[in-house]
Amino acid sequence: MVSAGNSSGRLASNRAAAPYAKVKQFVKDQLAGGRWAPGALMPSEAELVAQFGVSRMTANRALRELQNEGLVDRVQGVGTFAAQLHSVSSTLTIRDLHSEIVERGHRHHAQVHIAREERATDALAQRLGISDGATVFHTLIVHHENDVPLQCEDRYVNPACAPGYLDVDFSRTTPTQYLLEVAPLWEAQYSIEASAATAEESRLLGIDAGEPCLVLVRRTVSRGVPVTIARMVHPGSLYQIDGKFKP
Amino acid sequence: MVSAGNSSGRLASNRAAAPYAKVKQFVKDQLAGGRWAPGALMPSEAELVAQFGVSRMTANRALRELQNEGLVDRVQGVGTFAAQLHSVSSTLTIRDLHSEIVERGHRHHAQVHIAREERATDALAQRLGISDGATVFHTLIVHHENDVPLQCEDRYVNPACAPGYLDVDFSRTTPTQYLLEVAPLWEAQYSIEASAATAEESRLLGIDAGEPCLVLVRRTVSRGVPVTIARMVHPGSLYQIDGKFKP
DNA sequence: CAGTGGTCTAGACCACTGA
DNA sequence: CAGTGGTCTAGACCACTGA
Repeated sequence: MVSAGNSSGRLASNRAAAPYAKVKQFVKDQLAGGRWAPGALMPSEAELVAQFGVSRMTANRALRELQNEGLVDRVQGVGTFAAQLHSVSSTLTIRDLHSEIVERGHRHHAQVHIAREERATDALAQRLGISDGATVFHTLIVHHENDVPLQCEDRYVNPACAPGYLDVDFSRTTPTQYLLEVAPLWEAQYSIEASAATAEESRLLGIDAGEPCLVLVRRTVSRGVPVTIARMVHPGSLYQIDGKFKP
Repeated sequence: MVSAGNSSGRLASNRAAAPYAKVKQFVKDQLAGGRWAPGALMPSEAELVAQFGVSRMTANRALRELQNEGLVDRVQGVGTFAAQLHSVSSTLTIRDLHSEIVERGHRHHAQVHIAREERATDALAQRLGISDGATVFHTLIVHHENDVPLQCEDRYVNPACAPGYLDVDFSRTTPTQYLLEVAPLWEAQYSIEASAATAEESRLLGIDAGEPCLVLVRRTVSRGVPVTIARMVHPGSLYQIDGKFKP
């Protein structure tokens, strides 16, 4: 399962909250209570300084963090305003499937159908930033949760980024885990869509052809070099992405 | 279309970058260049102070912001470490469909099929936090992009939060727009799944029954009070959610 | 011009960690 | 114990805005 959420709250500790945190929470509570309509002028740093007896840097940090969280808009020379909240945002985290399954207390099992070198098609070579007809690594793995097929992972890897990719034992390590080690700090583009299972996918996932599937396509780039493109297909009846948004 | 992304870069301005921003960018570049393996010890604040000739507060802000972005882990009494990047995150923004369509330069048109009061079922009453058998507002609207049906929006609204809901002209204002005005600053839970179009959905969307659809279910809460539950069904062939992640 | 936010400094006290 | 990060302060200079 893909989990999402945003980390807003500080750790609850026995120590007294820091002054900047108190100011921030105060403003946040008032905001949540409707004290200021969206777009309304809020207290200036100077007012918070007077009200809480803190230094300006402390008031500034409180408001700056609220700005980073999208709760207020600040304009130099003008003031701080309650944000409009035109949109609902959430941090979406795409995690390693193995960890997800294990965290649920379930068994994960990967079945490797393909793990080999191939010549890249032109389209693929372009998306992976390699030359036409060059070699790519290709794996096709079906992941099971408690022996139920949950994800069919069709992945291409740029050999320059992970030369040892095909030597990995994918019944013990997922491609995601391995690639995160080899190529840390990456960018990713993804898309989420619904589409019908192809004949092959339906066979691998043990569902009927044409059944609705949730498909995640992800392309990752590490230090400017494309690393991998993966297409992850899940039976619509078994997999959903959950998330929440909380200011 | 749902768009996603994260705002990492500062506005490019003609003014010189602030010292904290320089330090931050320097560390970020080194991190991206692989200077420190995940988990490796990074420069302390004191070292950055010496290296850049800035005050500790300035170095602290740079590292603190990198920590908030998930790029480094800091442990009091120990040091600053390159983050493991176990997961790939992205800000997912669920926007108002009308704005999305208009931004693409296309025409939006909404067809209202249902807009009435109903008695809530028990399950619905519970999810909306109202008493059993109480009245709810129900709308069923199909949104078109350039006259192609794109979304079937089945929505229930807590009358206490939006008494004037049924008076809105939904051919001119979307429920999302209206509710954001009436009930600002809210929490939301959502799920994204793939499922087959029901008979009614297929009729409303002009697709075959059983076709894969991308379904978004969203429940929103304003100031602790449940406001609305919406189920938005999109033909899988027309709609996908795109996003990117960039540290 | 007064008021606003953006940022920096030099110093401070503290809690925490590991040798 | 020395080194680390967490935080605060009192003051400063600046850019920007709108009256």
